[in-house]
Amino acid sequence: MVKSNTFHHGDLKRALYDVALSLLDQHGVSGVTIRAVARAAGVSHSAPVNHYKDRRALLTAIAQGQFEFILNEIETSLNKLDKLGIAPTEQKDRIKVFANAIMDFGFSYPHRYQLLWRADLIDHEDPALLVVMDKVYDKLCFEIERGMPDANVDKDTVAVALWSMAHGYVDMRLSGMFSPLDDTVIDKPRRYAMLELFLTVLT
Amino acid sequence: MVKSNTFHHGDLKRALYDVALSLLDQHGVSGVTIRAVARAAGVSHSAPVNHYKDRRALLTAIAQGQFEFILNEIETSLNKLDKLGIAPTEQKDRIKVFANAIMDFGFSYPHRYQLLWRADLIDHEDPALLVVMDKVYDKLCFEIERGMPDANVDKDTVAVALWSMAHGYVDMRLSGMFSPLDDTVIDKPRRYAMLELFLTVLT
DNA sequence: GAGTCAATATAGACAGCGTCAATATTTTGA
DNA sequence: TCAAAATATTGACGCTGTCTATATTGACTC
Repeated sequence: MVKSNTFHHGDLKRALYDVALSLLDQHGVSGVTIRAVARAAGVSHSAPVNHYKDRRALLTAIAQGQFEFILNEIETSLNKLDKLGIAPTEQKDRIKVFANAIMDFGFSYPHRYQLLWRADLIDHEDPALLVVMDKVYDKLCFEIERGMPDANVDKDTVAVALWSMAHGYVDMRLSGMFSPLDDTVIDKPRRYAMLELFLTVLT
Repeated sequence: MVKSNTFHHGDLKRALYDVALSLLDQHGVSGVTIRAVARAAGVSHSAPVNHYKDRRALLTAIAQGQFEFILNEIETSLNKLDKLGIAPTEQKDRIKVFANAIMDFGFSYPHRYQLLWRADLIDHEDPALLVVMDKVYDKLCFEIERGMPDANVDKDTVAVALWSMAHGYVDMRLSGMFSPLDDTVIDKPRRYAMLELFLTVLT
């Protein structure tokens, strides 16, 4: 279906998405301009409007795609634990999966991660985006519920607190806080210690 | 020293700062353009360059000012606790001061708060900015050290974890996550519960 | 006081941006 | 076959940050 040297591109919508993602990784979100994306895709600066009504729509689509990726990573990790036949006492590991998925993604794709929370650039009311974000949140609540069925703590509080800590840590480190970003020597043990610290509340 | 109707403004640097802060509160950081600030200050679009070398410098100065405000809030709250002659067992309250200062500021001045972490817009290497950020961090570490002198946990880990949680919660809520932003009915108890949850590790 | 120099402000230009309107081309389907 | 819909182009608008050249003012020296 993909054509070249024709007036019609063939699958421009997909091409725009891919090119935008590449520009995002290379130059950050400020490099993802409608015109730059169009240039890189080899079309005129007004061509994208037929597929994404404006810059916001394009960036929202990308954010949605990234959340789907994260959700998929989480499910993959949980499935691995399933196959290992994890003991109930190790339910903590299932909860760690969420924090680690967020942090791994954030440090692997810093510009993509930062885009996810830019309310001025993406539409957090977008139904498709809401669906996938809710899926992640609900999954986290489910695992917390399973991990502390009779603890005297509000499960939502634990979910919000854990996600907040994971997000906050990534976000602040990506802004240069705490230690240089390439300092994985510090990051790995600290992540481990932070999660252990947090999960002591689940005893 | 302030003059009007003259070629020289008198205290344009201060005026630019104030106007920029006002525009920031009203329209978010995208409303703080060099030209809009100049317009609102009643000078030409090129006048600001004499006082802030570019947009980044102006926004960095604002970020520094806000961190100084937050630091001041923290010190004020701690002093209040001092005068109450707080018991050692209530050292937790001194630690809560930091998280509450961050959250209070974030929800009171959402646009200012979001600016603080925009590495693409402000210069996190700026010496004056680094100084005030370090002051907050060091103060937090000091209080944690005081609160758990012989606990078997790394103090930096606790500091990073707490700040991460506070920042992450504000940042995500400002992006529309968890609940509508004006829902203080949910926020207050949740903040309280989150902090209590977190501080159980300090027993 | 006169003269000089730095500080400060202005005006104009440039390229880049998002978006809109008018137009052109291609595909689709009746 | 032919009209309508989808897709792409060109050009324009006002906005942006920043640069250069120019003008005005204030402060300091003689």
